[in-house]
Amino acid sequence: MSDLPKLTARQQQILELIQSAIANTGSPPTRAEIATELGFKSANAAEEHLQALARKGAIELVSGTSRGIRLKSHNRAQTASGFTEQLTEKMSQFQQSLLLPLIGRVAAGSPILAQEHIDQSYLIQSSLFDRKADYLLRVRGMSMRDAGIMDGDLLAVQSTREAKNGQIVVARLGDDVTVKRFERKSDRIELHAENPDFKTIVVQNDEPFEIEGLAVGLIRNNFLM
Amino acid sequence: MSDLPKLTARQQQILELIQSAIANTGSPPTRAEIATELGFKSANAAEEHLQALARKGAIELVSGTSRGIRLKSHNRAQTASGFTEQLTEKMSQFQQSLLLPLIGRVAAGSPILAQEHIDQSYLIQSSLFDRKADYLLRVRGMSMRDAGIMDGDLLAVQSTREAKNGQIVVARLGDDVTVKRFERKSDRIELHAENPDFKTIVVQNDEPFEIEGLAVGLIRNNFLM
DNA sequence: CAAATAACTGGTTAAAAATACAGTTACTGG
DNA sequence: CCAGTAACTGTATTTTTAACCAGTTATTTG
Repeated sequence: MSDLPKLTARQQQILELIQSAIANTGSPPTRAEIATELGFKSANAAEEHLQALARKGAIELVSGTSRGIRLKSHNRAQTASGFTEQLTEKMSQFQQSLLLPLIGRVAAGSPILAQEHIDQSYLIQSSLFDRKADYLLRVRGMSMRDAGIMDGDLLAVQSTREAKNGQIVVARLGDDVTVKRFERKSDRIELHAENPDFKTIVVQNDEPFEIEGLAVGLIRNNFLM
Repeated sequence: MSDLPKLTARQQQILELIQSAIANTGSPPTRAEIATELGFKSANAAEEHLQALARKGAIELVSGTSRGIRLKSHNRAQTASGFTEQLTEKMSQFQQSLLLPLIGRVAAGSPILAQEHIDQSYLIQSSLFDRKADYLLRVRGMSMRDAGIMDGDLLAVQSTREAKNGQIVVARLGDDVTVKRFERKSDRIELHAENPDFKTIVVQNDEPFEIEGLAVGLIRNNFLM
């Protein structure tokens, strides 16, 4: 069928990231965006992957222009963002299921639900959780281990700015997004980890802080390694 | 249908130029590109047109990012056939959803999947878990706490009689059904709790024992009490 | 008629982005 | 064992781009 050289797993991943960026944001990503998304510390790693993909004929690079990545036709996916909303609407007519976007890594400074973070969506029956969930967030780290929230779990989150003491929240501290147990004291907010190895985060009233949402459910799908 | 302010002829032209740039190059244009295309001597003319289009709701501008122009859905070139294809794809995602019965209490001596145990069923997208799940089992007790499996959680289980060492299984010991980590030794089977307060269950080869299934996922929906 | 508004020119500046170069590490095939 | 390749880190430089400000001209509108 095709005489294209095979892509390595990593290159395939980069290619898929480009496709998903185009599908979600309408533009190809920059080198820096690719690096952030995949956790590279240098944008040059992304550059080299792009060069490799171009050499292998999977993409075309337009030199000297920002976001100058073009997918070769065989890799092009049909795009339409905003599709999720439309589909969710149609589906709910028919079954009370929601397409919940899965948020992987949250880039510094950007809203959680920014399109660029959304890798994929899962169809979830809304009654599965007690409260309506708005998105799934992949949990990083073990700071909530003793609450049964493990690294890699998908936390179902309801978007809200408010929480009651004792609830598990998704909070934003400056540029960092974290999952912790919430407690408001008179002069400060405490974010408790559920793991003695982690310290409670104390947020003074003048520090940048915002509640992004409330944990309403949890899904673990990485049981088998 | 739409309460959007009318666009001027020039603004309409800019909008069409953006659409055509996306169709032709795969990315929205820069201000400078718009200016060149339309013969403006200053990119600022383009900037102002974009601002106007954004004010009127025709596009969305992503500040601080190159080519950060997003067409609002009503302006997005979306062919009927393209939409249909995607809808079909998502529908098949929907069809790939399973109705998983939720098993509450397992009566002594009866098979797990006996109708009488089934309280309700949940529609779950099959790709949510790595392996196909056959039912959900409500976990009782904290014996698997350190594996992040808490009292009340719904364990997604694949029916099978076989397991490898280290996997988490649903096992039946005589009349009891339990969730534990499985380990087969030469002369016996050990069922390890993941909680130092619980003892490992040792099953000699002559004792009644059967693997009912393998844990493939977990759902927690009792976050808020 | 005065005041917006649309449609520009021209210039500036800071941030975003591409891209080159010098290394490091791990793996792979001859 | 060596060379080559993949997959990075880190740094640096230049170009591209967004975005702002100060004007000008023509058209529209209250």
